[in-house]
Amino acid sequence: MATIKDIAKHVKLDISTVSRALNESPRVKESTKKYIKRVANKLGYQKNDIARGLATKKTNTIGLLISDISNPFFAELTKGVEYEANKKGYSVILCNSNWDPKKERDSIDVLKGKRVDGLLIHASMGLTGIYKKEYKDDKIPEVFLGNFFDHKDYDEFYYVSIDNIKAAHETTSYLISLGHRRIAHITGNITKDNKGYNILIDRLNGYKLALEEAGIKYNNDLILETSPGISSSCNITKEFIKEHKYVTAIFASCDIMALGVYKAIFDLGLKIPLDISVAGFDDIEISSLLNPKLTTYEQPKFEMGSAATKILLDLINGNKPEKKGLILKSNGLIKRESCKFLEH
Amino acid sequence: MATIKDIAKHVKLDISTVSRALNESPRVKESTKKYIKRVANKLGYQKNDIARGLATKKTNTIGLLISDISNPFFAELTKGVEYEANKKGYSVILCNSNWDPKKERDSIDVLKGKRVDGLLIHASMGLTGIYKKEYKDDKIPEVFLGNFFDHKDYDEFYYVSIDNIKAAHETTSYLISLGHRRIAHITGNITKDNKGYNILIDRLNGYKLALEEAGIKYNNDLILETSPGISSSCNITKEFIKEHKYVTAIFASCDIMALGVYKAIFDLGLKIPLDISVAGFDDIEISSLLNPKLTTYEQPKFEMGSAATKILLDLINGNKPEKKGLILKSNGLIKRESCKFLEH
DNA sequence: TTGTACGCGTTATCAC
DNA sequence: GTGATAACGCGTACAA
Repeated sequence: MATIKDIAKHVKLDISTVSRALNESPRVKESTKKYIKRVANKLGYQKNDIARGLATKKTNTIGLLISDISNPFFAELTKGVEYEANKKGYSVILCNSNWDPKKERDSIDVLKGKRVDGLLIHASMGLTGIYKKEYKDDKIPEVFLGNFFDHKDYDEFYYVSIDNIKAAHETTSYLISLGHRRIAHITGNITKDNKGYNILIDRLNGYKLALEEAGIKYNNDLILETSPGISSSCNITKEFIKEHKYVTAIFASCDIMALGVYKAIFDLGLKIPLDISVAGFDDIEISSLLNPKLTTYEQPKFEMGSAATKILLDLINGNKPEKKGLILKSNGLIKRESCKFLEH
Repeated sequence: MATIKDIAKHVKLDISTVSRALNESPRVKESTKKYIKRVANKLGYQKNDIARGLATKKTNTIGLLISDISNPFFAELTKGVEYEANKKGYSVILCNSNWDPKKERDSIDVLKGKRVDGLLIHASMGLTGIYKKEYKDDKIPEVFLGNFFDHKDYDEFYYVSIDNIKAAHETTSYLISLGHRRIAHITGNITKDNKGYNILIDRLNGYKLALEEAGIKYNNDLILETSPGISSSCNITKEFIKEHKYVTAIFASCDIMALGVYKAIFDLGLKIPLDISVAGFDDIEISSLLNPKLTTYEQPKFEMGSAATKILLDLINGNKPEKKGLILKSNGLIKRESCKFLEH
């Protein structure tokens, strides 16, 4: 593969001139620039970002650490990240932890080893605590996507999120306004695992708040915790419904879990919303294709990705935003068909 | 950030010894190895893959070029790629073309600039023709994911796929066996755009074959072409149904398009499968959650990704598989609820 | 078992 | 406007 040295030999100019020409330096004659480029082309020259990275200490690459690319929420978010990054000439290395704490931690090392210019992190439990101790010193710019360690860290890290408490509050209140009082909430393993699930904790708190306002006593038995996948959500919901027949509504902390709930209810021969109302969170594209269409709280997924990336690139280029946190606007609760008025 | 030079200074040994120790070279005393590693740890040393890459001409990174990460088919495939790559110590840089030919071409350059060790490509129209001319010479290992340029290239490139002709043939035949004769087929822009959609062409040919066997005349009006997204598929299907009321079944070339078809049919106030039967392709996870559950031809998505990656890593390490193409086994047609016997 | 010296392909800082 | 040369951080023959 041709290098600038090869080009230099061909055009009988110095390697440094070639470098400048290829980088559009103004301090090189237009004609020689053209000439050099033509030769470069002819030799099939391709820039070597590795060598350049070593010299400039920049890779024009950012790392994206998420939990599950199969979840359309993350897929959309990833698109937002890629869009914004590519627009500014950056590539993104994707790391999927698959909800595996060890993989999550390892990924950070891999990414740092590759000298990414910045990190975009949707943390799950893997990073809790440990992260802060280990990496606090040699910090590279990083922005968190909603989820990070602990609420205490809200003013220590950059992040992009929506107001999850408000969102869950609104959704739960809607269910209550329909007459529901026995409302279950299905969420991630927020108590079993470490912390690090602050967005889910926020949603749980929003749920609690709505209950409290309505004078409904919070019941811990109505909280289902499992990993955020369709089948795990389905299984736990099935068990749950069998033992808690009196529940009339289920609020899922993400649409993927709502899908599992749907499947569980169908499998048990029950009907949505006739027997049980279901509300979700995220508004992934297929939510409106389900039958019945899922009522869910929208998250600006693509925008979360692009906004976080924008901040990260600012950070990389030395521009610190005034506030650490960016709370995005949501389209709110999308009322569709999966929740109905509770008749007695 | 500490370098091996810093470590060398600390332990009062040569930088080369440090390098060897960190790379588990057998030619360095165990005790000094331990010592060096301890110091490295204390200094917070992190390996610099950029510098290493320059020295070794290896990046332990592969590039993955796909069309749309929002499509669960690609998400699953990506997971397979990541799984296999990570297992062997490779990272993957993801490039999403979003069906944009220009972006697709550009991505290849970016990836090569970053000196990835190999390329995994699900080509769409962007690479057709051009690709072969431009990059034929300085080839880096590459494996195609089902889709590539032209059927003529089948023995020129490495690829992993399923037998798409057989699959589409089987699916269409099933529809025919249910009594359907006016069967539409919705697919990508295979005639409008360039070639480069050989898997879709294969599926179309399987469809034609089945019709032919059944003595049904192929009708070009029943082929809908659009970009493989939910809303585009929905729109074109709506228009189509209005003008072709006599159609009793629609075979979609991927599940995402089947979703669009579902939406179109619902929006028109029709019922699946009562008014129109629908068959898909891929068997993405939500297919079985739809109401009615989608009948679809399964593709081993994760395995396609992992198998292709395995081949690519073999190629990278100098082991050429005997055959260029690997045809994976599928679980075949998953018969669910979206197709029914046609009554007269 | 450890040290020396060079190269990887580029950018950057001087000169001229 | 162009050239010479020293980095960048690491791996690796070749010596010792």
